Amino acid sequence: MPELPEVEVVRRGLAEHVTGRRINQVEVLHPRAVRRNTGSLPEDLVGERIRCVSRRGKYLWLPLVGDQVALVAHLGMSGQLLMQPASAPDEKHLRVRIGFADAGPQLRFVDQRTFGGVMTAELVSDGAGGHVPDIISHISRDPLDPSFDEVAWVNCLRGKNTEIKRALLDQSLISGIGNIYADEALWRAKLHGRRLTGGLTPAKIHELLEHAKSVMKQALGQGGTSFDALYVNVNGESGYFDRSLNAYGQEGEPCGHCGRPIRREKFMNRSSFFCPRCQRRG
DNA sequence: CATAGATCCTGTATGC
DNA sequence: TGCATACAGGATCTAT
Repeated sequence: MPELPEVEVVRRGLAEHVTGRRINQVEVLHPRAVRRNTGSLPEDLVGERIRCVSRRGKYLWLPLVGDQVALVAHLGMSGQLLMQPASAPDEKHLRVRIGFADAGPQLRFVDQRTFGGVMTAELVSDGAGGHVPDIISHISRDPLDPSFDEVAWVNCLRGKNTEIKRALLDQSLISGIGNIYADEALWRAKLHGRRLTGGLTPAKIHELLEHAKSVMKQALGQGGTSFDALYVNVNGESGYFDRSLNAYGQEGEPCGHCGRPIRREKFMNRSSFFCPRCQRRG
């Protein structure tokens, strides 16, 4: 459920609370929460200071001062990164605890479904003067990244023969978009998610991209989307963009364009919500 | 290579 | 009341 706007809310909170602090404790409480890690998480992190907090798509990473290494995190479906006083009781699904030498609030990775995880990784060049963890170099830039190449993305989709929603969800083509914002962007663009990319005009694909950007920016301005207590910022607070959703989760509700009931269909082992009148399969 | 589908996980909601 | 089933879905792995 955390997509680009929700992850960016977390990034901003982390940047405020952990930048410059020195790690002195790393406790892994669930082995599955540490993924693709070549070394030992505590060994890599204890004694190091956090330089800043970066994000690409739904991935977060915290580069360490004076080292080409970063702590990488992905929230998956139900992951949370919380700032908590050391005295706070352990959360039921606490997976990783990171303590600091200043004895201030701990950084806690809490994850009910363990689809998310943390890991350390080497930083490599991102080809534009920046750095990115090597393990996420296959993740494309997200549409709010100034270096995202819009023309290349439009051309890439025109050359493919797959469904447009599938392409929106493919993080190696464009990152940060998940099921919620894919449905919202498609609704705004009046496109059915099963339309084939090759059959769309460059102008229409570009219009869809603009809708994806605007809906995610709008959600970011409202602190993200939340349906339950699972998605929260670093202080445990929920966003309220769910009140502004037009398609996702709106089965049976009137379409904001034409009033026809929003329909729900199975797609890629999940649900798609769309207006049967405004978004035709063609 | 490109694309499609299965799989991981656990709490909540629903049906019989 | 209790049990079984469906559902939520991001990323990765496997199959075609």
